[in-house]
Amino acid sequence: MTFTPSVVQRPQQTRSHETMTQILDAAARILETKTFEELTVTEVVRQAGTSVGAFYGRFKDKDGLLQALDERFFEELAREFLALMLSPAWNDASAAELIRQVTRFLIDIYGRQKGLLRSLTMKARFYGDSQFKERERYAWDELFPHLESALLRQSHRMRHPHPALAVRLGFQQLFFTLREVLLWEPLLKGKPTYSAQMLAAELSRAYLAYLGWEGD
Amino acid sequence: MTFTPSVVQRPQQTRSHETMTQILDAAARILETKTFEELTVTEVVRQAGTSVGAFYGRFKDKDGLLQALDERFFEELAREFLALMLSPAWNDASAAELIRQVTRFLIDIYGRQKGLLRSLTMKARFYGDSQFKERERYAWDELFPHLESALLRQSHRMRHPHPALAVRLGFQQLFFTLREVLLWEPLLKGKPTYSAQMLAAELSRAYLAYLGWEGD
DNA sequence: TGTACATCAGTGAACGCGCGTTCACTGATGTAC
DNA sequence: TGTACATCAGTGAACGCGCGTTCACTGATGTAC
Repeated sequence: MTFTPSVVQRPQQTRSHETMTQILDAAARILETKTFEELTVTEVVRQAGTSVGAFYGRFKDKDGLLQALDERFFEELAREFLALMLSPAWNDASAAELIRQVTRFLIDIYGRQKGLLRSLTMKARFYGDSQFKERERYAWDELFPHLESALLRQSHRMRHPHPALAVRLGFQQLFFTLREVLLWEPLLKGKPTYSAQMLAAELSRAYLAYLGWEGD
Repeated sequence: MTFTPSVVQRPQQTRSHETMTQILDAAARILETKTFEELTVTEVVRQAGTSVGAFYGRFKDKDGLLQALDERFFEELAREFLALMLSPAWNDASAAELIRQVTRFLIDIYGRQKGLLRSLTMKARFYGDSQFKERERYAWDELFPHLESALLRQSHRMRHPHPALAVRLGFQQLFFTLREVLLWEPLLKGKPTYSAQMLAAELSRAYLAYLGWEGD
């Protein structure tokens, strides 16, 4: 997977590397309360304690900023996800246990950085040919199969007539719901929301029920 | 529920009523391929065969256009949904049947007007204090309880330890998933997607399984 | 049935604001000899 | 160890484009008597 660079030039000196980090952090902070369209370059650099020129010395344009944030988040996600999948405890865990672990992991990572993920999700949705979409697709194609195959190895204990389908659609249901609830529900006022723990328990339960899982 | 008007003045003559409809239709058409931010007033009036001035004679501002589209859609949704809920066949239907019917209904209505719904969903998400959000909340508070109570009347046939919770969260899972799949998946290229029929069948099955429904 | 007037409806050029981006310039850091 | 030069990094005022909105004006429809 090769992506066209979002940065004009990789930082050469510690100084510029720090500037870049400060810009990214400031942007992420602003995105907690604003959309990416509402965020202005001027505001970012002001909060980052730097200047517009410094910004364009690092990023191709405003979109390059979100690209860089996307890269940073994606690398973290992939690293942690693979660590979970390749951990020793993974091999001899039951489907129920696998699902509970992955659900907790996703809720955890989506619970942090909500603002950024709101913007990234939206970008990836509307601009199907963008780098954002590419990275999302990559995540799906490279990461989900690990879980998929681990679950399908236990498909003889599932009553669903088409386990391959259920494993896939069930995961999507789980993921879409947790993303929706975690990213957007906090914006509602006065609605009863779900605790992270309860959400993890219920989404896992729903997934297993859909698979027709026989067991614990 | 009273909403501040999205239109400057209700059309008084047939002529202006037609102009308004043409503007709304043109906008809906444009929203099939663009975001609401990408849509320009000039483009809308050009496609509607009218002028910028005519536009501002009807709508308070650009946002008023989306408001009006929201109203129009919402009224249609509420009318059809209540018709379904209050139909004679509704009373003696099993939970399984109720769920299948509602699912089919939702998939049907969300399958039409995708573009508009993409924009409405996004507006409602980000602007929690807007009329868009209000209408969404109203839909939830006024329409969902009909289904909820119908299902809970049969809770003795559900194995989930907390039927009230499961009825609610399960419906959200169903709804979020179908909205996500119907509105956004078409933008992906080369991904296997689901047919409306299969989606309805599987989402219903998943909901029932989560409830721990005993029966057909 | 006709006339006068009020209101409704529509037109499109011009305005102006916000914000992304450029650019001429200054200062800091690294490197060759 | 010092000097000269190249490159990296940063500054912020100024520019300019796009697009929502206004407004002075023309035409259409309705109503009073």
